[in-house]
Amino acid sequence: MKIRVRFAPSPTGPLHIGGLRTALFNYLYAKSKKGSFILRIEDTDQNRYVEGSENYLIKALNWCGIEPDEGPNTEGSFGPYRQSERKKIYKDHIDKLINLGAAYYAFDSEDQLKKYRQEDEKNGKTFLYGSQNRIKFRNSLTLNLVETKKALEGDYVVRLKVMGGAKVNVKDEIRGDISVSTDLLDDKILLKSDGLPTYHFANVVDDKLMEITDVIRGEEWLPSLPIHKLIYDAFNWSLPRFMHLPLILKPNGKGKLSKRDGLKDGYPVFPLKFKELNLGFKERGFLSEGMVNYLALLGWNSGTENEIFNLSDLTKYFSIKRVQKGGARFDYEKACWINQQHISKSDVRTLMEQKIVREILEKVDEKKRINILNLVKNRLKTLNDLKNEIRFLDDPQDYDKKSVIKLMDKGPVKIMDQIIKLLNSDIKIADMKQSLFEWGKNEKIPFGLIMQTLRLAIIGQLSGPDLFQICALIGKDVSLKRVQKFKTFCLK
RNA sequence: GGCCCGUUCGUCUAUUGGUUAGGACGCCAGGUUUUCAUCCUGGAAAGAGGGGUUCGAUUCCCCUACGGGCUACCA
Repeated sequence: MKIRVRFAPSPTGPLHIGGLRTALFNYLYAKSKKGSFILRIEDTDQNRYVEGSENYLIKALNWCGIEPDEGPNTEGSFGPYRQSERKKIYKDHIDKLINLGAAYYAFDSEDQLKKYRQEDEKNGKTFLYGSQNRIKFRNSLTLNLVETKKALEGDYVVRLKVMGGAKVNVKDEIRGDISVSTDLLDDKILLKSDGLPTYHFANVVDDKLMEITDVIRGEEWLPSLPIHKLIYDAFNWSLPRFMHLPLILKPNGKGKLSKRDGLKDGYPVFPLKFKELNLGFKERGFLSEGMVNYLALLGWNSGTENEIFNLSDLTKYFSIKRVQKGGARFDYEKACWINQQHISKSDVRTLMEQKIVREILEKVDEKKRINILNLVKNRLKTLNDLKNEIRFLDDPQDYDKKSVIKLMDKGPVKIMDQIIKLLNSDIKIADMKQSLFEWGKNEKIPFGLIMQTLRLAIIGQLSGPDLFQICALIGKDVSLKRVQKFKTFCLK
């Protein structure tokens, strides 16, 4: 049977990396088994709907190279792929369940339920609307036919009728068998009073109708797996396989990573910027391969010692057996390192296509762009670092004080005079290193000192890319000018 | 509180009864005739605790602790 998986986000804002990681694992699982990856929009909660989310979602997946085989924007024979467009389907299935006696109408108002809940809480109990106490409430099991018919004219919900006194056994492919008593299970609401289904119901119906073979989702769904199993059973449907992914945790502190954490600590938590929320990996200078690679490593490993993979490598190596059980803490430092590896491996021409790179190099002489990128690309953790790395193109505005003080007693002027002499001769920059090295040997001046002097003169600080390549890029004239300027600075 | 899931270096992880417990990020120290946020070499750094089972437990079982999730007419 052909593997079919789905990624089913809600359009409630930008996709955060936890969700994206779920999408990625679904995709990798499907593609590693030559299956289909389906995108389904779970927009059954109109209160939480955020304009632009769906568009964002598709753009984000696209940036990552995760292309749905079926979805709202991609033809497929199992549509519609937006739950809001499937109302009729849910209604039909609800009716079926009611006729089967597996579900019933309930008429208790939200406020009433809230009161019961609060009361129980006060007494240290857990409120449950289930097999033990459903006869205490207003529903089609307690009301007679006439009363029910009348009540149906107002607001109502449909609840699952959970049989008490039994055990539900479910299986998670990552965690193994789990068993729960039905006495602890809620008669979950399947259909809300607005006529739309809840997640639990829509999810099961759609997964069945869309012939989903494997459900891969976040661990937060594990507690409701028994409810889902009961719904499948009520329809007498066979179950797909289930795999619950460990959560992505905050870098420090407690709990799962949330949108707020990024805001607070200043690291990205979304693939792309969303409206005024500037917390996108892309905008922070990540290559999509870098982000995807890091995300894949959160809760999964290849079984080899390699950690650098692109999407197609990941597809090749992916195995659900190597998915971790425990939550993984988000580590921005490591994400940056992975990104650096990808940048460093990238062809400069590919790098040049990145918007950030184009913008930073906008004012740079076109002929020099490739050389500059080649010189600094393996130093970039993010593409935005390029801004700092190309500062050598401008004359230094000041000189690093500590370094200058250290240098002063060591006779920098004599060194600069020699450099100036060389720059005024017709020696090639490529040969200067050797020449200076030999001169230093004769004069008993350590080569390190020569280089420090030159570096301070050229870029004003002690760290940066290869000096002679910098000189070659800015040219002999500019180099000369900078050394002379530093010399007068030292003489003052 | 109840239910469920989890627990190997600071972090991500390898190991599926016998290993000097391996790798990666980060950190520290060296090296690459200069710099470096590159590269190379080296170093510090871990099986939550207690009981079992076993000739032998990080690995299997139980308890405790800790962490996390769920407990909505949200997903």
